[in-house]
Amino acid sequence: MEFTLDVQPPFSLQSILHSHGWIQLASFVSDAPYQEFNYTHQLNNNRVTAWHVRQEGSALLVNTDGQINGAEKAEISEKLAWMLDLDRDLSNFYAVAHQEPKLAHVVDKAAGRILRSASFFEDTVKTILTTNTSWSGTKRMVQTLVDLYGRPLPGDPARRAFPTPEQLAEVDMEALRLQAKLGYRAPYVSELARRVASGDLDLETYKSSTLPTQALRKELLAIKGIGTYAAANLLMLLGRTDYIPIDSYALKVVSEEFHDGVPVKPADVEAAFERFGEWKGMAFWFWDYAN
DNA sequence: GGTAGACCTGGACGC
DNA sequence: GCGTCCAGGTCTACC
Repeated sequence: MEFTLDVQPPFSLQSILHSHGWIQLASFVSDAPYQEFNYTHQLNNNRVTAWHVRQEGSALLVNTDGQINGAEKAEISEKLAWMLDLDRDLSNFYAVAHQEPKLAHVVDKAAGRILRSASFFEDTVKTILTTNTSWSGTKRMVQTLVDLYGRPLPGDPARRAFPTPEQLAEVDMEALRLQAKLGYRAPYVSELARRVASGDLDLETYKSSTLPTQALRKELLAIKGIGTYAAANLLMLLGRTDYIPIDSYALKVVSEEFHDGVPVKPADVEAAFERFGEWKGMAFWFWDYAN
């Protein structure tokens, strides 16, 4: 079944898919140069569906496998709007970016929206799996979680949805450690899944939270496995752009960009983008680094 | 509040 | 093929 979603220009699906590495993680499937994508997802009624999304002019064309009913279409539309950051007003950021040559490309490419997964639970697990490992390790761990515990797409069992909190909560922690090879991250993911599945923690409310960023950050830091880098990364995914996710990559690029390759500390990364205020994280994220 | 060490895996490297 | 070293954030214990 095919339907369309209207988008407000400036808009570029390709720029969203290039916004960070999420497009390379299951259950996204897309090939470079990332102009369209497939996503497999378990809906609220537990039906597993696959979506193919591409842009045509100022509209997004969505194709689902098989027929969907009205409620399913509404859920898919709502989730795609979240995933593609469709409701984001970037005019103030563009005004700032227009004045900075290293950010001018953002305006030219209609960039600035950041790709998300359908649920904040999925993004939180994925963020935990980016910590203290290589990117190839992150991709492997996410793919393994999907392959082992995600529900398959009817008619194509090779395609699976990212497991729900309830499905992951049922998995033995040692299986997460040894079969999924999450290593020491296994208890973090297990505890998170159990808390969400039991209702102790409602991560999805963070999407529309009115808490000040600092208070929201405090709540994220209270989750086991989420430290300063991961919290800042999640805040960016929530549209809160005043913290910088400082990891070894950030230290490297800021060292090369602003300090002639001399090693820097987190405070130096903050200082480099301090002048962008509420857009500090966006300026760091979309900066046109020389190398 | 700041710091050291442990955690786990894959990849690079030397033999 | 095997062993060693290193990179990558967070947590905990300790000062």
